[in-house]
Amino acid sequence: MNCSLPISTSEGRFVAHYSSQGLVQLDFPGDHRPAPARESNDEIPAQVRSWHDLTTTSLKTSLAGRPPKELPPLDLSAGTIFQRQVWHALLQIAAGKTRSYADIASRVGKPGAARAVGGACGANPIPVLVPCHRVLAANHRLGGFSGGLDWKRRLLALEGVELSG
DNA sequence: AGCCAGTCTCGGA
DNA sequence: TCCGAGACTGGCT
Repeated sequence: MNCSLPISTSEGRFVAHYSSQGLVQLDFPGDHRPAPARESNDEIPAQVRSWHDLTTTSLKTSLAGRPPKELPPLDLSAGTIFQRQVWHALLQIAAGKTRSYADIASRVGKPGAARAVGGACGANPIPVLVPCHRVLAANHRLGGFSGGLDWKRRLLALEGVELSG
């Protein structure tokens, strides 16, 4: 089962993808990634619609710089064990706070694997809700961002994070 | 085997 | 104090 539904926000139109397990992927506006073939559009399962409500609310709340109160179930089964550990660790970062890649690495029990954490962040299918943008390099520099550094800056600004001091 | 969204160290402004 | 190059890192494809 595969459903893709749009979300219009102040930052543009995101696209959410769902499996039978929950939210699988969230696309940035302008990103036309390989959208999974969608089901017959006129028949969206009630469960997916309720998930989508949560996703929409969470996304808009996040974009307003506030912590979402309830996330939809996330289907992270596509990732490796390590990646899922990293993503879970990202979810623990409070809004408006930041961690370094090394912090996350030790949080998942692998200090020194900072570089691998970067890789896992890049593979994160659900940006914004899984706050990969809150991870900075050790010297509080920006580091990278697969969705574009511009997005990372903007997302951090929305949360009131000050960069490099 | 080769890629990185990192981090540390050291040398030169 | 502030970069830039180089060496080393760990997990992914």
